[in-house]
Amino acid sequence: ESVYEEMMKCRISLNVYSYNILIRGFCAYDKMDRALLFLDEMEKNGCYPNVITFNTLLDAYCKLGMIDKALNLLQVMSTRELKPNLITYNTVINGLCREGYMDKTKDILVEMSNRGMNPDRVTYNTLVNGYCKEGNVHQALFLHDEMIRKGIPPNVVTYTALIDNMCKAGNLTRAMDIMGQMQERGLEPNEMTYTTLIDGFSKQGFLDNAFLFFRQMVEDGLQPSVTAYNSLINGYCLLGKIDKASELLQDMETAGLVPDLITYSTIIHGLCGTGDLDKAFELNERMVVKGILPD
RNA sequence: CCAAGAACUCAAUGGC
Repeated sequence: ESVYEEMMKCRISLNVYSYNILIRGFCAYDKMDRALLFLDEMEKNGCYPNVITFNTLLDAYCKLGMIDKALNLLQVMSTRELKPNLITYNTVINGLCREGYMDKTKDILVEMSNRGMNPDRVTYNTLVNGYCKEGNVHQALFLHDEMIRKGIPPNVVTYTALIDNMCKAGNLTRAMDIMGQMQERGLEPNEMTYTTLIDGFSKQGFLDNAFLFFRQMVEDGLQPSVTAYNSLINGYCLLGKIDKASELLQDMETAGLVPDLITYSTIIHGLCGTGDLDKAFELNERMVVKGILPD
């Protein structure tokens, strides 16, 4: 913001790119009001918002769960003769999926088709994930098949969404099945795929398997992320093996990762579960010292 | 003056 003021003072005029970046910044901090202010500002300065500007705002509304605002904005776009593109529609579809309005996505798909736009891989992945979250595995798998039929082969994102769904449904065998299908198609699990599996097996108490995935990930040359560690830590905590969890906390720091709020609260919660309240407070202290505030 | 680069969408983790 201060840089912006500075630039205004120096009469440096911003272009659409810089405005878009600014707007995105405010959106990321849930400052929609500020973001919209810049939308006005840019127009006053004779800089016209483009599709990307609107896509950014649309996505922000969707992520905040304000799908109605997003749909309104979509209307505004057409009154301004700004043509929505595929990303616009993908963004809105994802917003609808997040809110569980799967039936509404069909309207958007029709509108897309009326405008001569075909769903791409992101559209499909968004829908596959949406149906998975709704518990409609059937439709998710149907779309997966349709992707292949239409020559838009599923990618690792598609499969990770499906694997996650199987894991969360408690069907680990099925999850591994999907993983096998993926590899048959020449796709290799990435960091997120492994994390999904680690989380799935951890939650069912199969820590040995979870740890194997963890090792496999490293063998594949992938660096386990904070999320991967967190998933495994959670698994050990669920079994009351807080010592194991604490070891992993050390490991991640050794690996140069910065444990986050989730890491600490998972272990603190675990310590509370085993009645080690003083250790829990102690860890909370350590966390605060590291500059992470409890929420 | 020319060229290059820079902005938007999909999958994973704890508690409440």
